[in-house]
Amino acid sequence: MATIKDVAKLAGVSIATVSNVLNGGRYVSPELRSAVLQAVRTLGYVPNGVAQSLRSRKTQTLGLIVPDITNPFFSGLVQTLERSARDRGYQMLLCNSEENAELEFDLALALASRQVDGLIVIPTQDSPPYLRKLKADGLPVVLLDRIGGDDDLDRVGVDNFQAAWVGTEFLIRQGHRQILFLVSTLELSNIRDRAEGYRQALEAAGIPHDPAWVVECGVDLPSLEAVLEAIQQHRPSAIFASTNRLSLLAVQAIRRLWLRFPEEISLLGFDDFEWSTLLEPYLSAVVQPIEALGARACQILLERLKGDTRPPWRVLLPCELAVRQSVQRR
Amino acid sequence: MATIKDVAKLAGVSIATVSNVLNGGRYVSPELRSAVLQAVRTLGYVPNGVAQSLRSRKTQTLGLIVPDITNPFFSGLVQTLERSARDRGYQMLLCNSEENAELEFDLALALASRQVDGLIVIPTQDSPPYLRKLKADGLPVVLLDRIGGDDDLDRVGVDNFQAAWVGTEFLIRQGHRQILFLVSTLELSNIRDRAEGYRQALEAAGIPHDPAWVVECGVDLPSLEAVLEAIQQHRPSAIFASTNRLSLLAVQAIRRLWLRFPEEISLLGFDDFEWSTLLEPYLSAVVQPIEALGARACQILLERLKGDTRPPWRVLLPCELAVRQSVQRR
DNA sequence: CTGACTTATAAAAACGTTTAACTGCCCCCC
DNA sequence: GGGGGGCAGTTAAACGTTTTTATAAGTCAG
Repeated sequence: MATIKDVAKLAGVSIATVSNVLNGGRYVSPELRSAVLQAVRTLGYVPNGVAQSLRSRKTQTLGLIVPDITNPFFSGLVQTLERSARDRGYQMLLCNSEENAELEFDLALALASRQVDGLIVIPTQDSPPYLRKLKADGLPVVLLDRIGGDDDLDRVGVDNFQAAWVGTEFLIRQGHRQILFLVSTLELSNIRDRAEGYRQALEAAGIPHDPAWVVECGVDLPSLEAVLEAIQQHRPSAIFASTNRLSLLAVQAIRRLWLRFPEEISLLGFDDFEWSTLLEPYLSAVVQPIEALGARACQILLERLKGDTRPPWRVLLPCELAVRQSVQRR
Repeated sequence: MATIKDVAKLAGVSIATVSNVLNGGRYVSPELRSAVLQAVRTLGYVPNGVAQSLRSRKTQTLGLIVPDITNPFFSGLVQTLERSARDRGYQMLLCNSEENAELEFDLALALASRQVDGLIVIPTQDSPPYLRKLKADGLPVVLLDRIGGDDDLDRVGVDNFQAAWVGTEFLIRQGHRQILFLVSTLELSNIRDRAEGYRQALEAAGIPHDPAWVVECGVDLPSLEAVLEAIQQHRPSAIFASTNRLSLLAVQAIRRLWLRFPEEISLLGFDDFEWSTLLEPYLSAVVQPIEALGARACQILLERLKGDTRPPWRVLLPCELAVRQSVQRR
């Protein structure tokens, strides 16, 4: 590969001049300029990004850590993040933490040592402490989606309380009073917020709340058994699945128990994704603004890169309710 | 951030010694070794990957270009690719070409200028010519999934002819003779191979083939209209959707036309993905070995990085048939 | 016509590593 | 006792840029 030296030699100028022509640094006479451009063309020169990064101390690269790229919610986020980054001249180093906190930690360190300019993390646990250290060392970090905790990191997520409230309130308005609430794990504060939204919506409607109606199914391989049991025990008239994969679980349980759907049991899901249209009746759901989440996270990070030192953000975007056919009036 | 110089100064040695301790280059006496290690710890030193890359001419980074990260087939591939790469000490620079050939080209150049060690591309078109040039310039490239063409690039994909043959043959054995074949676009050679597998399977069974039964729906936003029309015109007893998103389309069309499913019309899909279980009856499909595809592509690329100069690979993995409930015997 | 200022370009330093070349030093053997 | 040969370490070069500093030529005023 041709280097800047080759270009300089061919054009009969110094490397500084080549650099100035290419980066528009200082004035270069038209003759030399065109000589340089000509040499660049004939050699097919393209600057070595690694050398540029070393010298300029900027890699134009963002690190992105996601717990499960296979989940359409996350892959949607990745898509908008990648696009936003690309539009501003950044590339994405993508890592999959596989819902594994230790791996996530290792990945973050690896990314830092690769000198990424910034980090966007959808963490496995609430506000992992190592991230604070990275930020203290000068690496801008923004937390996405799972934004529990309150250190000085920037956070972009959804108003989970509101989301669950809206959904629950909708179910109540449709006449449901026995509402099962499916969660992955209450260890995640955003999930706790959802549970709390559910609880308070019930309370506000004067419906007694029993903690046993909040069913923890697990995050990696959610357990169908738990759902089956809960349905059989509590005989709910509706299920509110607080995660897209839990909707799947709920559907499986409903089928396994031969319940007529949605006549006997209603289902309200989370997230809007292409494949949910396979379900009949079409799934009603609380939908998160994926594009806005990604765009906002990227924007905040890039502003930090430009030196923004305002106090940490805690952006809470509202969710909307998509009413389709899976919730039946009672 | 601490640099190797700081470590050297604190430990009272030269930077070469620090490097030797850290990389196990040459013998270093136990005293100095532990002094260095101590200094590394107290400073929290972590080597600057960019400088390492510049010096060693290796970035330990792979470029990955995918047409649509949101598609579960591709995101599955990304997952296994990322994991395989990580296991061997590589990171992934992920790019989304959005099914846009021009963008794909730009992205590839950007990745090359960032000095990725190798490139894995799921191209938008058959064997884009610029990739040959990149390879000629010394950048190992492997084509994944869409492996049409026959230049000297490595290729890993599925035996599309066999896949479609197997599926069609299955439908025929179930008594179907009017089989609609849905494709995204015949511009992609892997899709043409599928169409050809379909055609020859029909032929082998002595069923006359009419090209009009192969319906092109488009790749980005596949057209429901085309499917509706084809169904109404040809009245097939089965639909074979040669792509996961086309299964979705087929389902929508079937519902729109109020056909009883699977009694009146059977459906055979492509790819196995979590969300297909939302469909009732559960979708039968020809399934691609996603993990094997990703692992093999990564393996071949890494061997090239190690200097493997054997002739180009053209790996064709077989597909399997997953029989579920969406195909009814006739 | 000389000395101070511009100006266009070149030379050199710097970014943080790895690694090849060098330097004393001690040991051993003829 | 002196020269060859590891040995353990240091010095310095190199990777390919950007950017600061230096240099030579030209311009202009006094």
